[in-house]
Amino acid sequence: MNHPASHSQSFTVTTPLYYVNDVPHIGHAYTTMAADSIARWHRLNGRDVLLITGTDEHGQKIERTAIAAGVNPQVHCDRIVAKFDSLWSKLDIKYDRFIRTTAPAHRTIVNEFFQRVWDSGDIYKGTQQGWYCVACEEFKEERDLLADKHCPLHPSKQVEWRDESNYFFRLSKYQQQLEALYAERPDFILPNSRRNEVLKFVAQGLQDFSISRVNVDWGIPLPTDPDQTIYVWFDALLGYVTALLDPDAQVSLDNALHSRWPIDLHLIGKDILRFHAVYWPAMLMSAKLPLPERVFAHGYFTKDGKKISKSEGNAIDPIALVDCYGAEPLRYYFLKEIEFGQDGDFNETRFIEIVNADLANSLGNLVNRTLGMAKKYCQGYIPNCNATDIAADNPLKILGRDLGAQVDIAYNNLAFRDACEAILNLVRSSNKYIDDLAPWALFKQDKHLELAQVLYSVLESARLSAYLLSPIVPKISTDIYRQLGLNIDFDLICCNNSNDDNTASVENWKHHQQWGILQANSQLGEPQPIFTKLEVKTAPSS
RNA sequence: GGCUCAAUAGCUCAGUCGGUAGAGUAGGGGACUCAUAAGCCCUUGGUCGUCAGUUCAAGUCUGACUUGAGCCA
Repeated sequence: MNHPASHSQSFTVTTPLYYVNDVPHIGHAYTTMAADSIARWHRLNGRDVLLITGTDEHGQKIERTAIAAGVNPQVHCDRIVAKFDSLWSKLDIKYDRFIRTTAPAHRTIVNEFFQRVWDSGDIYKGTQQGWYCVACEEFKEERDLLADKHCPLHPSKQVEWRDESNYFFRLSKYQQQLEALYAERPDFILPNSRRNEVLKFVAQGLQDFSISRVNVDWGIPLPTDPDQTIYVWFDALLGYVTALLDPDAQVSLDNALHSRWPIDLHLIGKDILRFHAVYWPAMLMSAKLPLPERVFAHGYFTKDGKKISKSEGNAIDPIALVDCYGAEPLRYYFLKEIEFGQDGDFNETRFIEIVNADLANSLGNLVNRTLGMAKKYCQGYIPNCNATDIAADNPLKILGRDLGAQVDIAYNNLAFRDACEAILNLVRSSNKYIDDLAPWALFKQDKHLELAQVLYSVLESARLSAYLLSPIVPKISTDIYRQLGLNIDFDLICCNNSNDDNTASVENWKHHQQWGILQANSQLGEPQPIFTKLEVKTAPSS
């Protein structure tokens, strides 16, 4: 209804282009897992999906980090990029495009875009004086600084005095248009609390911002003044456009924008909201381009209730976590247990409790016990009945009938928690249904017809649950499908779907959202635990 | 200092249009046996952050305050 993206046939979603100053942290992993899951859901629905991620590689901070490490900036970037890419692979992220802002094509796109903004008369030369934090890549107000001119966000770093002749973007010109945008499209910035922040910020009055830097060699030279380089944010946001270029297409802004622009969803962390919700739409207005559909900013994490900070040494290392526990439990915990859009906490004990309770005990055991009964009582085949044989008042049939639509709404709202809860409700009801109907007793009483219907209802509910959870735990879902005798690999569905010849087969999976598609008398696989319980592997911090 | 959001069971959270609180998980007990000691049933936990106000009636509406998170380029 108010989610146009869910009704069109293509869907383009981005993660931020991560700044390669340092190795990936948990926030990077979180955004990317969410983006991957939402992309997978749209692919299941037969849409032509493009998941864009990548890295932002320019700027003085990176230049200095590289120098400190004694390497060329490009070498430094290559090293960090390899770590990101390796993490995405470990987390089972199926991205379609990985854009690096040092890619040659990107420079062309930035130049063309700059020219458009220039032609609109929105770039002028001015002077900027003030305290500059290299770590933030921003000017700071003196009143905001800590003692001894340290940056409030980077207490270990001193700010530097700058007196520069820079080029500015006329952001102030777009204040009214931006306010009109927020008013006309209340969904443009989500969640609402973030939207309010932006509204207040803009209402204060917008100042033009500098889009170039002098004395920064690691960047894209300004087309109109090669002594300066383009400010990293102006550069980085355009990475979303460059990423749209087909690999074999001629590099031009028109070609990049030709088929998929505008982006349906920018997923970001709340730290970079202003750039995406204010600067970016204004830049696009200036270039006379359509605006993205939606910007969604999620929250941050605490560890065991405490703020994560380097000085505390309590950072969550996503690489260590995924090496220790694997991708599926992490994907599940972060998307199911943390309210998307709000801040959340990571606590290892709780993580293990939740994942064991839901994936092993509720879902895993449901599949295992039902397949065990099918093997014993039905010789390892799906019972000889189908959905139309099941009474209309069967509780699982009733729940299953609406679940697909319910979960679709949740995914479209990025309400991963709601999606999981709705699915778990079917799982729990299935466990209860088994206990209520006691198939083992029906078997002893030779009530084979009733037994068949009970087992069919439960098998089908397990199948539907696996399908609907597949954007979050694709390997577990694939395993459940395999044990149900269905040869569908959810990782494969979510790859290469942009091939035209594959679109038809993708479309075929959509009917799996309905309850009642298991075929009578087809052979089931061998029952095996789909999820082995986790044990605490590191001592919980006290 | 200005502003935004939040505060409900040990933990994570629901709670619609005001009608004296719910789920999951954790803890305790029970019956059962198909199953990964799992699932199912019962159960212990709450002055709904504090104080006022409006109302026949406030977790819900209003004001102030406290605490936490965040925004103020």
